[in-house]
Amino acid sequence: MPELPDVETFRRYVGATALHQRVSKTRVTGRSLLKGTTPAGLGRALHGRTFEKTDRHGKYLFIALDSGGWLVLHFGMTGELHYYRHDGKEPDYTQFLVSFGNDYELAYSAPRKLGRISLADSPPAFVAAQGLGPDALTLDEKTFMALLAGSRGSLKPWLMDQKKIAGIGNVYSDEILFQARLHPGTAAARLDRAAQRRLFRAMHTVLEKAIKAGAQPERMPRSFLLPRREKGGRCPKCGTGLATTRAGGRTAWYCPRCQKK
DNA sequence: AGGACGCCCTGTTCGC
DNA sequence: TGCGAACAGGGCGTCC
Repeated sequence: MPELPDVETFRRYVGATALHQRVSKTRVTGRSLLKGTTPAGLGRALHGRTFEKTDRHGKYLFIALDSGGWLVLHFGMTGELHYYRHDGKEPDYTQFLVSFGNDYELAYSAPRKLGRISLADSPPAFVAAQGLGPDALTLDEKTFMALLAGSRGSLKPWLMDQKKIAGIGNVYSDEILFQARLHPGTAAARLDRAAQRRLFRAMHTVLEKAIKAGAQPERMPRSFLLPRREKGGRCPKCGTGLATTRAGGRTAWYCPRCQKK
């Protein structure tokens, strides 16, 4: 479920491991993940280059090349990155492999090939071309309020719409709504000032705490719904059995007692 | 505009 | 026990 906190964790991981090393080889297995490029095109763009810095917008990770171009990674549902010393083995389901001259490799693995690998001129250019909304963590409260007031649908699909706000998916929208004590089906335009504020604050604290936990459920605060989002799960605040509902073809988990419509 | 639905994709879990 | 259906869900396209 790579959403904003997971992708931010990957971004920091790449920054801490894979920068400033010359790319000696690339290999693409999951060809269907490439958008707007080919295995050969990707190879030409990366070969002999180094990764200089990283950036992130919503669920997209950007890696700057010393040529001026950018590599763009999206992790779909199951994507992961692994940096390791080459020893003949590689992670299961490796779809894209970057080998460096120092014998280390960066592998993009994904059992379900639902992610995306692209090249871009710059993060802003890519964001504009994709029509992504502002990143959930850089969005200010005033803009958030304005976006919210102008919407007619319910809260959960609104939070998950990448064209409105980028970075929040099914899992974290549940967490944000839980912390804000709002039912996923609440009409966005119906929120009073206090509830709008609560939602904005919850969005921030949830994403920040999740990043702090390295996006690992077992390291999240005790008050989080996330690790209990499964059959038999109970509300961390009142112990009530969690309920589910459908929104946008996804399962929403919530506490029927703490999150009334 | 918003939302339901199908599709992609495949490992895991569920139900008969 | 075994096998197929359902599910997991990010993003996109289609339709109402």
